[in-house]
Amino acid sequence: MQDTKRHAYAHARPALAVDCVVFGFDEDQLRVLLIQRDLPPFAGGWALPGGFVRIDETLDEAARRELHEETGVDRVYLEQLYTFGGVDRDPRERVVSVAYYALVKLSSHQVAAATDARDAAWFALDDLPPLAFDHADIIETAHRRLQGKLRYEPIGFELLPRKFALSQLQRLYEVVLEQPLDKRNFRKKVLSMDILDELDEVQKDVAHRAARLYRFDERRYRRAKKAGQEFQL
Amino acid sequence: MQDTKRHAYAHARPALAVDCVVFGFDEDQLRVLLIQRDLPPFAGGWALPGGFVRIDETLDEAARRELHEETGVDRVYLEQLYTFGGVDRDPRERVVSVAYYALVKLSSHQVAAATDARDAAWFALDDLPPLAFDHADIIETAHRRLQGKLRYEPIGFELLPRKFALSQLQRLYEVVLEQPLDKRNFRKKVLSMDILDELDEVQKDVAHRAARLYRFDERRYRRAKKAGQEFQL
DNA sequence: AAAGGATAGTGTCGGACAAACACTTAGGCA
DNA sequence: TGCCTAAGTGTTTGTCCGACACTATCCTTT
Repeated sequence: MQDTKRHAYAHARPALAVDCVVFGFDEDQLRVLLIQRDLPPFAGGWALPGGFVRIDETLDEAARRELHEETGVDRVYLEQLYTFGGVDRDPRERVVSVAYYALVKLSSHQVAAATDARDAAWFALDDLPPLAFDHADIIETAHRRLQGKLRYEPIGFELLPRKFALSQLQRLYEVVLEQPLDKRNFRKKVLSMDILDELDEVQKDVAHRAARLYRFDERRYRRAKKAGQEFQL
Repeated sequence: MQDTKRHAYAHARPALAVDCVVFGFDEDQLRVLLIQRDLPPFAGGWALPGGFVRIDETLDEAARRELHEETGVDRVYLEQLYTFGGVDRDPRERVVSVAYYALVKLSSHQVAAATDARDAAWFALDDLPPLAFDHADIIETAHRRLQGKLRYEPIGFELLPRKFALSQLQRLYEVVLEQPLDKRNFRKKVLSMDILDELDEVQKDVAHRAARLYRFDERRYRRAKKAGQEFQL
């Protein structure tokens, strides 16, 4: 409840920001998109893209706007993660931050778009630079959330090219979940979900037998989900 | 990232509040604790307990403080739920609210404590009065989260007396998950988790065969969880 | 004291799904 | 032509989940 009495007082208000943990998948590494700060505090240090919430935009809008402004990234899977409200997160003043995580297809042109705007760069999740504020905590929380989500919802496709081989998908799962998976069981499981289109196309420019390509069929997925189907592992 | 440049500008800031969805379990109903507003907007209407975040307290602290001030409820299971940032949530001004959900043991004296402070009352989840702001949305989100959480973490005990019968626990699961469960399978499953102490005590004042009482053993639970044990259903 | 009512408490079987496991095929490259 | 690398493919075994019905205990009523 927002109490009208206390509304009358002009209490000091925490500032409200959004921060985005942008995940990308690069062959066999999970990466995070960071930007380099040019001003104190943490000048020269790396931080998550983000910024203050404007008075006339929703939180989701703020997250997408900042993401676009600071990294050029656009039209991605985006979901609210957690709100970080530690009193001393920011040394200047009280800032509460609503954290989001995003999944992008590194294969698209987005890498280029990302790297020209400001000083943005992809870092391997297991080899991050020192981070500003509590952004290391936020990334850790995002990683755990991604692991949990991936186990029971097929969002892995958001990190792959539109057309992909099953082995790519498996590598993605192995990297994110940090555990090896059995090839035959994995294929059996994924194909049995019946949400992939088998294409009449195979990989190009590989130095070995080319793998068949598949495409995620979002329509079928939605229908199956509505019908109560599960998508574990 | 909190951008220092924009810090210089005195942008209009959204106000920041917390709201709490407090769940209680009453024999065979899931209930929510609401308070009655005495001032506009929505004067006389019902709303979630909550209020503005102070400049020197964390979000968790704010949630616990408001909960205590407005309902007398104290020392409960509390977890952040989601942050609601719709632009027109509050007709007076822009207010972003970090929602929490809490689980309380109705059996404790907390009911009494809750009902004396202000006009607080328990409502059955499936028979709520008209609610202020977007609080109906928040409660719905909290309910779904509770369902999801209960499926794979043993938090049901937070809603029951310290000593309880297995049938009570089962009814709780049935009510929250909105599906009937098989008695024998349920007992088998719960007991196999090995996180309950079987007490040398039975129910009193029941008009039929008295059931054996159990107690949740949090130490054992933590140890088992650390060892990687699952707690599904 | 007996009968009835209500809930407690208990075990088995069958089917489905998950986990373990190895060889053959295809294509590029030396 | 041979080799290297990854693709692709089934079966078996065990475990866990779900379905299912009767007896025991205690209190209440007559």
